[in-house]
Amino acid sequence: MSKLAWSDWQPLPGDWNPSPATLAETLDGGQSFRWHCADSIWTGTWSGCVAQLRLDEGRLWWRAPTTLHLAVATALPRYLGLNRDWVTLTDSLPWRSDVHLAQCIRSFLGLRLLRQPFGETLLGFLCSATKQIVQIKQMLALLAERHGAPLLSSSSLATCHLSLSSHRLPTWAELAAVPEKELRQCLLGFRAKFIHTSAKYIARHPDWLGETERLPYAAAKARLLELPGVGEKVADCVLLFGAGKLEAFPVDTWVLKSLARRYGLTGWKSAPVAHFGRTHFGPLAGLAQQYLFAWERKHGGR
DNA sequence: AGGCAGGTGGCCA
DNA sequence: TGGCCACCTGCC
Repeated sequence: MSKLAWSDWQPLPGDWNPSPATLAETLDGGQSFRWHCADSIWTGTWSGCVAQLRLDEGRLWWRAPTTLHLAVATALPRYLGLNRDWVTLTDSLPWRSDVHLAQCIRSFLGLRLLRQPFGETLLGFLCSATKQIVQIKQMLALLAERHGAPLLSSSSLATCHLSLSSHRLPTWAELAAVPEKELRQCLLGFRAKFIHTSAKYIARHPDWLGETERLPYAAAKARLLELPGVGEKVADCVLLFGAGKLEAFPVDTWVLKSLARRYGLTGWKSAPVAHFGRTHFGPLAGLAQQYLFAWERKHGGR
């Protein structure tokens, strides 16, 4: 057991400089359900990685358990989307002709889209139907705790003071071996059947997830829609947050409210709203969606 | 205390 | 196609 449980804090490469609120919105605003904050330090888990982020001295710092440091150093930039030019991407949204979008962007300057592991993103959003973020986080924490592999040896675990997120999420292969009843006991409710059936399906088709992730947007979405429990909204979330497809435009209740109130689409259903979004916001509609979503969540009832 | 929650699928006209 | 409703169950 090493004496130093965590590596030293290191500056995050790149020029991402979010406000505390924008950092929180990015990590814990509904894209990912595997980050939590304590004493101004964010701890997050994905694949076999654990990382901490801290905003200090006007910049972002990261560290990882020493045993995982190398893996996290490689994976973190991709996970946080540091390899994409978000300033240029955001600038190419139609904010010049859309005052509401401009306002959303201004108040969440630095908002990012994560690039999470595809399979984990699918699992997260299969849990998300009619659930709030806190509850989704609970479901995933239980799934990880009971059915996922430990991330660290028990000794490093103790010195890292990781009470939560001590296990990674189960892989789809692992999920296929879990009886539906045990899934239900992870607070999944009716979502357990969807996850169970999807897991069996994925287990029957080797590299189905990998192939789907590599497909262009439309083809990938068509394949995701074959899974039980995956509809338009979930498929778009998985492709936006887990495959980097910025044309995906998930329409949930927040986006529905946003477009109803700010764009006059009162009474519109999800499908026409999605069509409106794609044509109005263009090929980066998913990025625009994230700004609208963040704004609507914050300013909810007004 | 009980309705509601970041959807989906199935059934009906 | 379009509208409705059951589905689980813990939280606010």
